[in-house]
Amino acid sequence: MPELPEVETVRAQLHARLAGKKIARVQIWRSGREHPVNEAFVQEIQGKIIQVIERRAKLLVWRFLDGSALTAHLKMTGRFLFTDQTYEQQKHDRIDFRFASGERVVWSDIRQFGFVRLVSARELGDILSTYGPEPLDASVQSLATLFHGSSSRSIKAFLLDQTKIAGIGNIYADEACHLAGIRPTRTIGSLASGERLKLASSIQAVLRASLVQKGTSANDYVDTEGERGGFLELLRVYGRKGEPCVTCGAPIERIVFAQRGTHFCPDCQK
DNA sequence: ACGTTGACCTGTGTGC
DNA sequence: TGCACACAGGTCAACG
Repeated sequence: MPELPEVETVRAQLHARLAGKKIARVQIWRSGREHPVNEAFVQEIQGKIIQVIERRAKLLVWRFLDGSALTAHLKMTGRFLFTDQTYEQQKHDRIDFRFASGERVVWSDIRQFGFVRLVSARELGDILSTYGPEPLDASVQSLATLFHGSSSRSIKAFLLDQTKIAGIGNIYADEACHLAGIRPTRTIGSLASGERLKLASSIQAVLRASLVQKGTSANDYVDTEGERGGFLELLRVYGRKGEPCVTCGAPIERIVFAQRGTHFCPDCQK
């Protein structure tokens, strides 16, 4: 769902239109996992000016001029949507952000797993420090060193662990493993040095290719304009159970592994 | 300390 | 047609 390419797409769109803008009026339509709750959130955020909108792992960060920040996690179905002044609340809409310059953004979340939270500069630092390295900011060589060691943990579980490597979710974990020709069910400790490099470069290649397409819309994901990502048709294994492998033609398998639907080619992923 | 599992949610698709 | 149920999945608290 929203993983690094999707969250980065949303970040870029939000930043382009909201950097330097002042939040004039906020209305909570349906109270959810915002913090602080209800009116305190509204009172605290109104008047703040956005300096920059950043992304760390799958977390969006609206940095304000006063040093505080709004952190937002889309989880599976969270959305920020730009709307016009005539827009009326839809079923899953939660918060209405209106800017002094006229922009309007609605926070919506079908499954209600996502959150928006106001944090101090210090709290933000603590949150951001828990994440592992950004895969697109690191070299292939330094990324590969993350997989060094004798861990008995599966590659799939490791890639999903945000404290080890940031921004990868279920789709890109499977995609990267397929591109690397490595089974996600193997252990980290079983990787040879060449395989570590291949996995690292495959992670970068898959994320970059998806970014170009503005992400994958497997189910609910859309960007801030309501547009779907274009990477779905370019997926190699995710959601392609039974279809021929793009590399060798063998039918793609789907199993449940590490609590997740896990897709791989039984022939060319060793 | 590290790794794994259940809970949190609602809409959609499937089988009876 | 209607109902029950599995499934989608990112993260954190709780557990081993």
